[in-house]
Amino acid sequence: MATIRDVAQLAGVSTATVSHVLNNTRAVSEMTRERVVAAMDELGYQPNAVARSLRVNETLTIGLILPDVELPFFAWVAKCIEKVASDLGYNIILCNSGWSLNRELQYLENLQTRRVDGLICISVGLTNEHVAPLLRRHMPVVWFEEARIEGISDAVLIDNVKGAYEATMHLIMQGHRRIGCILGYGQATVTSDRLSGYQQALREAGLPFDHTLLCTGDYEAPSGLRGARQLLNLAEPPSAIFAFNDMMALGALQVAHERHLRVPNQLALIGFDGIPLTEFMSPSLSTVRQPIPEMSRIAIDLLLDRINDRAPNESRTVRIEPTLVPRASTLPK
Amino acid sequence: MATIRDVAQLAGVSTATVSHVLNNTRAVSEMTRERVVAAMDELGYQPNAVARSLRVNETLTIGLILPDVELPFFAWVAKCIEKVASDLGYNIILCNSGWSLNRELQYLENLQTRRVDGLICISVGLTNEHVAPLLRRHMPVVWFEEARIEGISDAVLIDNVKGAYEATMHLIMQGHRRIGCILGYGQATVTSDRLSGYQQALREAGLPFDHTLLCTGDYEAPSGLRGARQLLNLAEPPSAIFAFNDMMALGALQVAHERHLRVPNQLALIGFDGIPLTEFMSPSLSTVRQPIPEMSRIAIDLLLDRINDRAPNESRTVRIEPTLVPRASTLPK
DNA sequence: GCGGTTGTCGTAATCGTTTACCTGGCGTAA
DNA sequence: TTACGCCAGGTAAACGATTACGACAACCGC
Repeated sequence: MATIRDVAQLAGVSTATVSHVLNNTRAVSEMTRERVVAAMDELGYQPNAVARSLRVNETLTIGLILPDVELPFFAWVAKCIEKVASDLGYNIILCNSGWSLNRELQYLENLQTRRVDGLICISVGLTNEHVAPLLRRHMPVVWFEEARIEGISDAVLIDNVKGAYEATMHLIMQGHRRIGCILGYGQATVTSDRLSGYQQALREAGLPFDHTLLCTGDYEAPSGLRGARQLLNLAEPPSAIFAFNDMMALGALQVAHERHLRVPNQLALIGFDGIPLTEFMSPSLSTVRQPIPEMSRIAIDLLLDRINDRAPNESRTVRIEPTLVPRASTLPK
Repeated sequence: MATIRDVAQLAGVSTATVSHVLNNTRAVSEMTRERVVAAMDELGYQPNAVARSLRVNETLTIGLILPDVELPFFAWVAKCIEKVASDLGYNIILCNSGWSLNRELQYLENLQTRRVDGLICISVGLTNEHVAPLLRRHMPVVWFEEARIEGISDAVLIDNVKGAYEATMHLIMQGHRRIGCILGYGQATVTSDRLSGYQQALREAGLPFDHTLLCTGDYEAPSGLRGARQLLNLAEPPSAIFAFNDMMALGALQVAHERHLRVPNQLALIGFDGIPLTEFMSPSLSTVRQPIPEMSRIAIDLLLDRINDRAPNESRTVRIEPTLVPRASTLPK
């Protein structure tokens, strides 16, 4: 494979000149520029980004750690972040942790030895003590969506309390008095915040909090299915279910169909996330939308600020408002 | 950031020794090994993979080009490939082409300058002339699922003709005589092969081929919705619809619900791909399953064979049999 | 006592770029 | 003529690892 030296030799110039032609980094006379370009494509020259990275100490690569790309929500995130990054010349290394702390830690090591320029992280396992060493080495890290580490590194989050509050209040406004809840993983702030929002809405409406109306899922459709069955088997079943993500709501919808419950009249359903799929379910699913494209842009901006040393010393947290999207699954015709 | 030289100095040995400790590549006495390890973690040493890559001419990185991770099918592929690759020590650079040939070409350039060790490609735009230069430079490429380039580089494909044949025949066995079809992009062999399978089944059953029963989608749910509406508005509407992927089948299912058609009695539906989601639709969706986990393993195996020069000169094509998965959307109770 | 073997480790070239610094040549103002 | 600035381009030292060679000591068998 041709190197910059080969090009230089063929064009009868120094490697410095070739490099400058390549990067437009100092004036080169039109004549020699042409000779260099000609040499380049005669040799089929392709610059070696590895060597460049070693020299300039920048890889134009960003690591993206997330629990599971197969979940539509995370796939959406991956797509948006990749788009923003690649438009700015950065590549994304995809790290699928499978909800495992061990794998998260492996990726953390791995990405550091690869000298990625920064790191976007959706994690439910990592804690301060895992991340602090990275920050000490000045590895820029942006926390996405999950806030347990808030305070020591940059983060872009949504207001989960408010989102859950609005979802619950929306159901209450439709006349529901017993509202079931399918939670997510216990240790995540995402879960506890949404639960707070749910409780806050109940309180404001003067409704009692009944813990038998709660059950726990894992963000996958089957767990929503199990959860909904459990809730509907109660002596006093709920008339509405708020699932903490759209996929679990999808599972719950399956149960409604299997029990011939009319949605929303006999059972109202609302999800969370606002994945595009919700629009194409039958009936279309009410949800709380997280503006992932905007959040992705912000995450990359925060990262680039750090990478280019334009950021303040303190960590920054951007908090985005989610928006309620009422659809057929909660709105009777 | 500490380098191997710093470690060597602190431990009082040469960089060669440190390197050998790091990689277990020659005998080192227990005593000096301990000193080196101690120095490493006193300095918080992390090897620089960029420098290593430059020297040994291997990046342990694989490029993955696909049309759209947001589609559940591709998300599934991405997850499986990432899993297999990372278990073998390789990282994946995610390249989302958005169905654009231009972006595919940009990624091709980009991945080459990054010196990825290999490339897995799901493309509907690239042709021989785009890929031949890579092969000439000995960049291993594996084609996944889409076969237009078959013959000049390795590929792992499924038998789309057979899959579509079985789906169609399954509908015919259920007594359907008019079977609508929602196709994918026209230029892809995926589409033309599945169409062949459909036609072949009709022929064998002695049913006429009616081109008004065909319409074209783009693999996204809304196009399935439009397609189904169009088909059901025909003077003689079909009693069953075969969508060329699961998401368009999902769109069609939406139409069935909106028109109060009972599935499968008044309208039977079958998709293609076998994404996990199909199991959780209401009713659960019949489909033709592509064994993505196995195909991913094979793709990586093919790639590693080339990377390690264990492959024959000729290109290899592995063709996998898809399997029919009949579910509630085609099986009347 | 000598050649051979084994065990341990160091020296320094190399991978392909970027870039700080230097060198000439030429035009121009004093 | 001299001094100076500007333009075009070259030289060579990094960047941080790997690894081919070679060196040296200790030990063994004869």
